[in-house]
Amino acid sequence: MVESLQIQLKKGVLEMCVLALLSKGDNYAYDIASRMAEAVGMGEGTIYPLMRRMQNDGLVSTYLQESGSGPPRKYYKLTKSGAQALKSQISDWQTFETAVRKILGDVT
Amino acid sequence: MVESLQIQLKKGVLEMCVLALLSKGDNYAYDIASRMAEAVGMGEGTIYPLMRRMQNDGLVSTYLQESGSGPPRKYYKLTKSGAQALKSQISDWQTFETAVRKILGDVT
DNA sequence: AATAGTATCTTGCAAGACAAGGTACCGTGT
DNA sequence: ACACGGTACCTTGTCTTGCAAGATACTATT
Repeated sequence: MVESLQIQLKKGVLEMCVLALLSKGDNYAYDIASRMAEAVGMGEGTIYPLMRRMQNDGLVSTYLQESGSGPPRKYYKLTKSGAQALKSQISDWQTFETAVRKILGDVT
Repeated sequence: MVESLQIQLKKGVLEMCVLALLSKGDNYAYDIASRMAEAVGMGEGTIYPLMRRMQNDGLVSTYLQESGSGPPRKYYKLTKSGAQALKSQISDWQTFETAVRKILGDVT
């Protein structure tokens, strides 16, 4: 285990989940937030800064599309770099998960 | 999933791991930090504030013991409240882990 | 005496999750 | 016409917290 917890937890899990969702198809922030809210309780206020960060990091690109219900949606699309990051983060996550399971050990 | 990510990640994993270690026997911060550093890359500067927090929350109690090598060690011992918290946090962790696995889905 | 290891703790910083609020567009009901 | 609720975007301020770096102090070895 080389990386610090920061990478595993702080920069990590949310971004990884969003990348995973996008890997199944382009999507817009509001919908991503809804899914994540249901799954892991993430608030809507969290997603927009996160998406901007990911765009700055070159993990996603965006395009606008009219929706007919409300303002136009800003769709996010995984870049090659994003797909690569996803793979790497999944690997990190699994390593971390294994380490935690080992610490919990027979307490579980 | 009711609780926010805050509980799952921020307040969560490190504290849970420390509680799990203590559930296998009293220990002192320096040794806990060493084990955690090896397992999940946690820095030493993280453990002392964390232990204080946990003591304030009534999850652990402390006692001093001479060591013969260096300053006396401050041992931490799980309280009943701490043991309860551990159980609850493990349950939360497993819920979270499952949710993440579901999001990752067949990407993995 | 000097170094290295053990063990305690503090300080300052940066990242980020979230609540709360703001804007704006659309359709439905009154 | 108007209010409302839903969709969808985004910003601001606060609070937590993980971490690097350093301070302290005791013991044993060189």
